[in-house]
Amino acid sequence: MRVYDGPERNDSTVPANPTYLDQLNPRQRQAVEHGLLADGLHSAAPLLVIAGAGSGKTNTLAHRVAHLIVKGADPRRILLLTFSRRAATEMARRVERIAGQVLGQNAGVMTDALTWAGTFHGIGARLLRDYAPEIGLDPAFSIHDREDSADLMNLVRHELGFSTTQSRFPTKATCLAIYSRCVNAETALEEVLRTSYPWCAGWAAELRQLFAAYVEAKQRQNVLDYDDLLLYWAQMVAEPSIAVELGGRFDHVLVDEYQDTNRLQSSILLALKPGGQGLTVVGDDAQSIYSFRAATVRNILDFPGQFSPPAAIITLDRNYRSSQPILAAANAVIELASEHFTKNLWTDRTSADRPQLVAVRDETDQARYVVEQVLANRENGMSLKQQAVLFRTSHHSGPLEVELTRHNIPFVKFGGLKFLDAAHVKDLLALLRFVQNPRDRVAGFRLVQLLPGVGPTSAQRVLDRMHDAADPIGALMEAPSPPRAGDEWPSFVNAIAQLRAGTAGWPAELEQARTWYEPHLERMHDDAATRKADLIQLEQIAAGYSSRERFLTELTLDPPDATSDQAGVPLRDEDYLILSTIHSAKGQEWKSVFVLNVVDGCIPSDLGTGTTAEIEEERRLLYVAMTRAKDHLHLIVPQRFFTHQQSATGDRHVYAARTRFIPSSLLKLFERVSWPVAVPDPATSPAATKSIRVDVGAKMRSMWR
DNA sequence: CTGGCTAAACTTTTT
DNA sequence: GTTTAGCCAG
Repeated sequence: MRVYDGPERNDSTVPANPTYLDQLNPRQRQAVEHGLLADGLHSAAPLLVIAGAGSGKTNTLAHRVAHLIVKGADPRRILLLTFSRRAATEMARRVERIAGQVLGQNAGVMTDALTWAGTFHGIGARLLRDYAPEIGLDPAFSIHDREDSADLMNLVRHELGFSTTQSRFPTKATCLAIYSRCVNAETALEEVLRTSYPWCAGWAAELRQLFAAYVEAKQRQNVLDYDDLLLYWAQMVAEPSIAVELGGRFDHVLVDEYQDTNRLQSSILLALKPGGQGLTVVGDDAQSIYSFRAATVRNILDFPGQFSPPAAIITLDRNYRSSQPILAAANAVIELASEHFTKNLWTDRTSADRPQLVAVRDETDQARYVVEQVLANRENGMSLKQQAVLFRTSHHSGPLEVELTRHNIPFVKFGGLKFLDAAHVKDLLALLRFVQNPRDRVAGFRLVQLLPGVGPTSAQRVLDRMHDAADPIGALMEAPSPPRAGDEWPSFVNAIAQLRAGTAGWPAELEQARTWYEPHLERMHDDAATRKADLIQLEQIAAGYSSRERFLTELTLDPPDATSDQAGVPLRDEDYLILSTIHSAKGQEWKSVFVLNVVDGCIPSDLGTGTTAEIEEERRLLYVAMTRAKDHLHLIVPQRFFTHQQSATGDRHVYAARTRFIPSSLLKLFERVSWPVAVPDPATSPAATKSIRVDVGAKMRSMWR
């Protein structure tokens, strides 16, 4: 057991001031009050808070914001940048509660004025619409999500003739990923290809040409992709007069999860607050798990030195979340990292229960084990909501979802496929987006091809006509019907005209759109009934937004993240189990946590085992998963995996090894369990002792695949 | 020119 | 298991 005698103890005495600060430990309090002890509200020097997992990071940041407001800072002049919209909402809620203790009824008014809280992308979109006229941008721009961006990349790729090259050109998704990395990491194409996409190195010249055409296409169509929201913002503040004005709009800029920001984001911050005045960033280098999105730990490590005098650093290393054995195991995992981290967490939450390392036979047993344990926990009074199942990739939860459904256990899954990715939802949204921005070619291309008898060529023709016209909608009205579109063409043009007129109002207009779309849905899909239900659900979501433009923007920047493809979507107040990718579990905690597939090939992922940097990120991923648990942690290790790849021999299985991040030297920190526990007596169940020599069932199944 | 077909390649994490 | 390029009949 670690003996820690640092200053971060409860028994230290602090001068009594506002009572809401009393619940904080001295270092948290220091972080909250940094630079604000005098009346110098507007001159707070830059601050870096290194906040370990479960160290009360969100709480501390919320207290700092509340404290600023209590001390008289104008909430409309506070910029709070978080990693997700969910985190922003949660932060605002906490700030209100804390400020409420001091300000009473007025707190609501003050915290409602905390209007500049959101993600970099969301705030960027707002600022760009504000400043659009001054930077030569049409404020009616639409925002493409990743799928849309990839589709546009694909259109451009075809136009340039790269889809029919001798050897295969990188796919649209790969092209977009390369482009995105160049932009976000502020790195040259050749360098990105060399370090991250070596197999595409031969295509450098073509890719450069493709990206140039992609950028031109976006501008012609008045669309921005995710990266543009940051890139345009960064370019905007590269103009000194705008930087001064924009930086002057905010007295305090606070950034959460700073370890997961990229260079472009740090450029923006630095341009806004070149001297670091009023700048606070919070993060944990040991929890950096977004480098695939060009996030870099260097942002955190280099932050203090970018100012003179350098930014103050406050480290929060007391963990309030996990029991000591869980923390010991997590610490041991991260200590094996090749680069050393700035802290080691400690706690006084003693417990005799070590985290469990559970060996099960295969993924089916893994699912059964989780169900058994979850139900047992619930019997013991732990609600489903206090438990979570985490996994590396979205599809790892497949067998578990089946098992949960079989047992009627409600669950909500975070991460992975989105509701918005369903083809029919995208179709309907394409219609709205096209009405909003008729130059949006991705939306138009998708939409026009919904008509029977209209394929790529006819669609191109229609869109070309619109593109060349000053009034695209007018051109559409007058365009001749594509040869085989028949009766559908006039009704399509009519629907566009009606929606464009906007007489129905929002959200009634969505119902209008659906009325046009439903016959096409029924023609194209056998399972039209279930898909229709999704569209109704979309209408309910739409009712929560004030206009079409707001709906489309917010939906792109903050897609509903829980998938509800299972029957019986749990209601908000019902009890349900959480299933989540480790990435989506960031910042959250549960009493009991199950981590699936703690084997090499899953953690670390097969695909991420290229460079040592990637391996190290996978290690941090396991660390993040483990530190989500408060009282009970189960790492599950299936011994055997079935592969479902196409192969002449049908299903095969491979033996998996425990993750390399838990070598045998660490085993003493875990309780090792095999499941099922009942070892069959060889005398009474002879079948169990004999291994299967031929899996006849698999062979039969494979005959029909 | 569209749309249905086959063969083959690819398969993570997300604002 | 899904996406994509290419082939071919109508």
